Amino acid sequence: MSDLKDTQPLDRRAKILAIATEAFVTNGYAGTSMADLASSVGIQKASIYHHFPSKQSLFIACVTEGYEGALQKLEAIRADASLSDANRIRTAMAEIYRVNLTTPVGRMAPLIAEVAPNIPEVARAFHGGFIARHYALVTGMIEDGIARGSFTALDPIGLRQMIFGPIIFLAMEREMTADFADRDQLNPVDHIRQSHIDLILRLLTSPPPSHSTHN
Amino acid sequence: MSDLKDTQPLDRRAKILAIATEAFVTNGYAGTSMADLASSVGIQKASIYHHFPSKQSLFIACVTEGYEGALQKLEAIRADASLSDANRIRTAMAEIYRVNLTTPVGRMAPLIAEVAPNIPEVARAFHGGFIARHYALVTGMIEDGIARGSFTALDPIGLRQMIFGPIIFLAMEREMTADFADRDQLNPVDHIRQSHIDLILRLLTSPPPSHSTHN
DNA sequence: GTCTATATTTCGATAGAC
DNA sequence: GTCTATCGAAATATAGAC
Repeated sequence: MSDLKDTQPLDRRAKILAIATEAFVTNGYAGTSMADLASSVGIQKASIYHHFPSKQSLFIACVTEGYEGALQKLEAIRADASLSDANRIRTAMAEIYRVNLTTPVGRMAPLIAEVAPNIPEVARAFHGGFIARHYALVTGMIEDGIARGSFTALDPIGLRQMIFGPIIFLAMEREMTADFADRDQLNPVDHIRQSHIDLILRLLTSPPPSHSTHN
Repeated sequence: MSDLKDTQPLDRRAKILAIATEAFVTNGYAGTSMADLASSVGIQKASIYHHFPSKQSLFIACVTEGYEGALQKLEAIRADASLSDANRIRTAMAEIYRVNLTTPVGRMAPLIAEVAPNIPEVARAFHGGFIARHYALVTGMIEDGIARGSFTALDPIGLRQMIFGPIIFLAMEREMTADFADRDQLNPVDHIRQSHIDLILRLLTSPPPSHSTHN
């Protein structure tokens, strides 16, 4: 058996990752020091370097392991044949809201933008492994609905931007106003989510453009 | 007259501000060093401290002076009685796209979020002086159109988020993919802007909810 | 695997000559 | 108003004991 001091090394690594991810998305990459991280974890600075060879490698691990599994529910929603096309969009949007407002991965976009000039590979990984796959899933749901006649044929790229943009922006605004006393009045999260989903569904099920009636 | 060495001090200050703003929005607050700034400006580090007493004061000047005047065109659009309600929204959205994609102020939101825990007053100033006033202008245009019968009565808060969210998110994505070879294919700016504006107008002029016909 | 101690660099900021 | 030179603090990272 292992020594007494060898207390769950996997948990230790996971704890470092979790605390580092939260610190990175809150204070930025350059704004997060290894000393602060060590203090938050409750260990010494040098101990972090036993689990991760450098600050940059720790950061890359936070990002790439951070979005692992974030797409699983969305993929299940996409494949769920029991949902109507409209309810599939509603359920998917609610899931995107949940991930982006309750997990750090939703606040990673500005973080990636900050480090992109110095660590270009992490920008590529995040875009290909997280953003692009989200786009493909949602665009696929929309195009399926259009093909089945459930939705009006509207531009999927514009729709995609109108689905993700307000959510990411809301997560950023929440971060920006984190210490405002009137934070919830400035950005009523539940109200915005419901209204946003309703308006997207309204768009998708609105009558086709009038000039197409002569086809 | 002034000395030869006294070469346009106002231009020097403005040059520091412009270069610092670009550096801050690109690399973040903590990721921008005074030495890098001085090198970019072409002066010595100590010379910056003649114009700004500290890095923090320089940053605050970048933010507060950065959004000065960004609202003037939008206010003129709001007051332009020669525009139809629909064209006012179209013109206003095009202006918001222009400001957010071609000036640094559009990339300030993530930057403010980064420094908000340490410099809360700048978050307040940015929200009150830039974001809230943008919201008020656009929401006013929408409510005017609803009152005149040009637009369907839809939730202005949800609409506001669907107007600004995709634009700010697009600016962030452009930053994140700045060195991607396929950047313009991933985010076709002109296409997204046109599609986004069209879809917002489509929402605003769509027929009212069917269940309201029995009123 | 975690610690103490330290090497080395870079940071923001200042002093003082010109 | 800009410069050279430098300070003290804080950064990343390493060495080596246990």
